[in-house]
Amino acid sequence: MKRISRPSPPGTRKRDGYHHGDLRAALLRAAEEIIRESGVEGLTLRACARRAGVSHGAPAHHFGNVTGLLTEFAAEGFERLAEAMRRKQLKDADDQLQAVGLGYIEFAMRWPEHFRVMWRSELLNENSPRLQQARETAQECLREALQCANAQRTLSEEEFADRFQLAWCCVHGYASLWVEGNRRARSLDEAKRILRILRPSLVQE
Amino acid sequence: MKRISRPSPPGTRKRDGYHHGDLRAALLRAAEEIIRESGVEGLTLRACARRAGVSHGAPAHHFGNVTGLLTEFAAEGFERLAEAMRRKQLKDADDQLQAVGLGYIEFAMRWPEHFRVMWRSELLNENSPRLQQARETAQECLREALQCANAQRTLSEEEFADRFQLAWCCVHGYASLWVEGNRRARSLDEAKRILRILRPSLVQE
DNA sequence: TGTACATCAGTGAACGCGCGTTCACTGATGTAC
DNA sequence: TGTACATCAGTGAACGCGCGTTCACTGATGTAC
Repeated sequence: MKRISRPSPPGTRKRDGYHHGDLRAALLRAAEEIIRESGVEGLTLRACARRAGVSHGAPAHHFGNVTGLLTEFAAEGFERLAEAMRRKQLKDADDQLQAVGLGYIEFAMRWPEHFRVMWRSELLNENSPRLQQARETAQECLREALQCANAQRTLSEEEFADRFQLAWCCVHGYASLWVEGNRRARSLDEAKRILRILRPSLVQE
Repeated sequence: MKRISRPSPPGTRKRDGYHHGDLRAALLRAAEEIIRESGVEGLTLRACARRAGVSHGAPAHHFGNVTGLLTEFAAEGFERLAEAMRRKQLKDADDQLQAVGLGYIEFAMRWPEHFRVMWRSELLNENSPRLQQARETAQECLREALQCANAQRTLSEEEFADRFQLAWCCVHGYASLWVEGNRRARSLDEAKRILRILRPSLVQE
C-alpha cells in the first residue's frame, strides 16, 4: 500500500541493488554517522536500519549481526588506510617514509570513526578474510617504505623489525592520541616535525 | 528475614562501610572483572551489582550512572600509571627516561582494562577533578623525566614540546598496539630495544 | 517473445530479555540531649 | 548511660524502553523452457 517507489538515497549509485539500490553501502554510511554521533556503543542494527530508512530486519540480511557490520566497517577502514598511505607516498617521492607516516596520521584525522573501530578487536570477527587481508596490506605498505629508506644499509632482521615497530608505534600513538581527544592546532605540522625528529632512529645515515 | 549478617567479601577491608564494608571499592573490582571478560560494552550497573553480590540499585548510590563508574575507574588507572612510572624510575637511576617509558608500557600490560578505559574519553565525565588531576600528574611524570635527560642541553620550548610528544606517542603507541591484540613474546625486551633506538631522537648528545 | 517458477532483498508484527530509573522501604550508624 | 531522632547505605518490586531474533509475508529480479 504505502509502497511507493522510493528514490535512491542521495549519493548512492543504483548499482547491484534489487530494491534499494545499494543498501549494503548505505548501511555502512549509516553506521559511520551513528558512530560519529554516539560512539560505537550507540550502534545497533535497529539504529542503523532507522538511519538508512529501512526495516529493522534488513541489516541482518547483509551483516548477520553487529559484529559482522563492524567487521566490514573495519575492513573498509584498513583499505582506506592503505590507500591513504600510498597516495601520500606517490605525491612525495622525496621522503617516502615520512609521507607514508603522514598518510597514516592523516587517515586517522580524516576518518576517526573507522580508525576507532579498526583497533577494537574484541568487537570484530578476526577470522574475516577481508579484514585480515586489508590489515596485512596496510602494514605491508609501511614496511615497504621503511625498507626502501634503508635500502643502502645492511640491517639484520631483528634490527629491521625493531625499527618497523618503532615507526608503527609512533604514527599509531600520534593518531590514537589525536583521535581520543588530544587534538591540538596545526597537528599535521607537528606530526611532520615529529617524524623528522624520529627519522635518524629509523634510518641509519 | 533472610537478612543474616553478611561477611565481608574476601580481600575487602572492613573500612568506612556502613553495611557492606567497602562497597565502592568492591564495585570497582567487579567492574574490572566484567570489562576483562566482556569488554566495556558488557559493563552495566546491573551486571556490576550482580558481580558484587548487592542489589541492582546500590551502584547508583555510589556512582550515579555508568559514566560515573567508568570515570572513577579511569582516574584510578591514571593514578596507578603515575605510580608505575615513578616506581620504575626509582629502581633504575641509570636511564630514568627509559625507565619511565617502560613503566608506561608495563602498566598497560599489567592493567589492560584500565588502560582501555582511560582513553575512551567519550565514555568519561571529562569534568571530573579527580580524573583531570590524575591525568595531569601522569603526564607530568613523563615530562619531568625527559627534562632531566635533557638537563645539560638548551632546547627551545618548541623543540622540547616536540620531543615530549614523540616520546609519549611512542610509548602510547606501543602500549595501545599491545593491548589491542598485537602481542608478541618477550614484548618487554622488545620495548627496551625500541626505546634504546629512540633515545638519540629524544636526547641530543 | 512469453510464461512459470526460483531466488532473494526487504517488510512488519510479535516475542522475550536486560537495561536504567523510580520509589517506598529497612536497618545500621551517628548525634543531640 | 540512655533515649530519640536524623542520616545514609542498601533493598526489591515495578515501570517503560530499546534491543536482537524469529517468522510468515511481499514483491522485484533472474532463469529455464
